[in-house]
Amino acid sequence: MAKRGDYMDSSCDCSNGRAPKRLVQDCSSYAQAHAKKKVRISTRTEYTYAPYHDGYQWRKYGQKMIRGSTYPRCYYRCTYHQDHGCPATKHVEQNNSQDPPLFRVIYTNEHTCCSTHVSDYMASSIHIQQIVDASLREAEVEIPSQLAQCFGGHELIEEETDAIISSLLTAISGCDVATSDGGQHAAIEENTPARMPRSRNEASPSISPVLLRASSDKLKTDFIEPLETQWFELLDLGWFIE
DNA sequence: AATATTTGACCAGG
DNA sequence: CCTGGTCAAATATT
Repeated sequence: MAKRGDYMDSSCDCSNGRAPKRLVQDCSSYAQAHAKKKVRISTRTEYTYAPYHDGYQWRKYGQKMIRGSTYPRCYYRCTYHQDHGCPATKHVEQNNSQDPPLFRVIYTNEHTCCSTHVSDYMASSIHIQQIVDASLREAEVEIPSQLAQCFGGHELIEEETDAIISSLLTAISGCDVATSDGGQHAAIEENTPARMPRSRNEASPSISPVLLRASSDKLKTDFIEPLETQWFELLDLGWFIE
């Protein structure tokens, strides 16, 4: 989203500790065009249990209570905003008080940086793991039988199978599912990776994205769709699927 | 010391 | 004037 101002000049007078803001008006063509509504800013909305692990690195720059909303809205921009001028931003807002809580994430602008987005393969694995996480939280389900139904009539390549099995084992082992506080007090702060070391964030996200798209975005891989659909149907979460 | 988050203030648009 | 989005000093963490 086009910003109204820009970082102030470092040479300005900051004598009282709080410098005057917006001394420099952003005169980029982008901002001007946006101001005149000539540029259509690309946005998309997703619903996810884990809004902070979407494969990109984000930096929080604000939080606001939104009128009529129970939960605050957090504002993030790409970590590489300054380095590479990446315009991508997102707003994260908790959508309900369920366990796990569902978040609405509004992405604005595409990444132009060389951010470390996870590969489709990784995303698929993460995606499945998250589905399992959510499933186990919702109800005690019999994983093997559910899985068998999910894959009925759908052939998987070896890598896909490995990814699924790996994800399921990780989830079933409880190391990820048990990371919450029991879910009694789900709040947006508890899901914020504040101070989370980057290495941990990249290596093994304990809470991974479930892409419950509100838009028409394509799934990352072909084999996810039947899996996702059947999981949510089986778990009586079909209302998630639009 | 470097980097990231918090949070109150600022600004523009409606 | 109200609201949402952003800034940036203060603060926390590594």
